[in-house]
Amino acid sequence: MTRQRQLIYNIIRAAPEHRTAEEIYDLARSEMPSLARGTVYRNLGVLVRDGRIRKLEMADAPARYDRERRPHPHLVCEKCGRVTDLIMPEGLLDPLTAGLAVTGYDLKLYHVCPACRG
Amino acid sequence: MTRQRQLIYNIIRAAPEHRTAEEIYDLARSEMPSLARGTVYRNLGVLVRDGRIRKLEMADAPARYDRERRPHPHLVCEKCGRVTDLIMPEGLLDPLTAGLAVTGYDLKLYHVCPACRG
DNA sequence: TTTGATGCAAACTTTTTGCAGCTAC
DNA sequence: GTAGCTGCAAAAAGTTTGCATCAAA
Repeated sequence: MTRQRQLIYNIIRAAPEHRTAEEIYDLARSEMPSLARGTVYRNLGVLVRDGRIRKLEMADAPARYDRERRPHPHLVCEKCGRVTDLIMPEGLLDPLTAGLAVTGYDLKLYHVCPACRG
Repeated sequence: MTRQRQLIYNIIRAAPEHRTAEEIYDLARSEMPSLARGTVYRNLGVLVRDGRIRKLEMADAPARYDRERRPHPHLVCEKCGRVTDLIMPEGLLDPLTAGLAVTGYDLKLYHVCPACRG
């Protein structure tokens, strides 16, 4: 755990936001200006591989990172891209996964957030 | 509807495969070698905007295109990326969407397809 | 002390775009 | 005839990587 990795990890753990690599890079650089963008991407990769954070692939937008490691659905604003966590009701997907050897899921619900509704 | 657009649309409609832009480009070029990659992307964009096909954003991989326009879940192979359509059981997501003004969803189930299981 | 991480910069992949000429309607 | 489309090529956006140096265990 280098200072860089620790810093990036702390930024993600500190808030429920689902930030992009670029946002994390900017935040991290305000604390460690010498930090390289490549280091951010490399460490995000490591943290995801180690299961400490989760990567969220977004439609037509850069990926976002989630401090919550347990699988859960997301609510995504169509306009601004803001993401919030949802709670998965027990057994919700069972009718779909029956008979399939499903290893994971990705469920996004889209809406327009209050801020974007204006 | 130019010949190029028609060709691209036909390729998508002809098979249940969920192809990438590059695959569509290659297939189209075997019939119209002068076709430009930019034209493929532009027309895929138009066809999606017109609601004739659907764009599927994939994790760490190029987008794929789906001839089926009605919303439905997808089963995605973690190894090869192959995508197949699933049928959404009536009201499955209701417990999640209750109270939210949800405009759409994206549901992917991951597995390892028979071919990749070897 | 040595394994792995860093900063930098260049490269890569996927997708978008500006432009001059062409085509479907 | 003209609005919209094409091919081409360059550029954008997001991410990855090679390399020489540096730092953590």
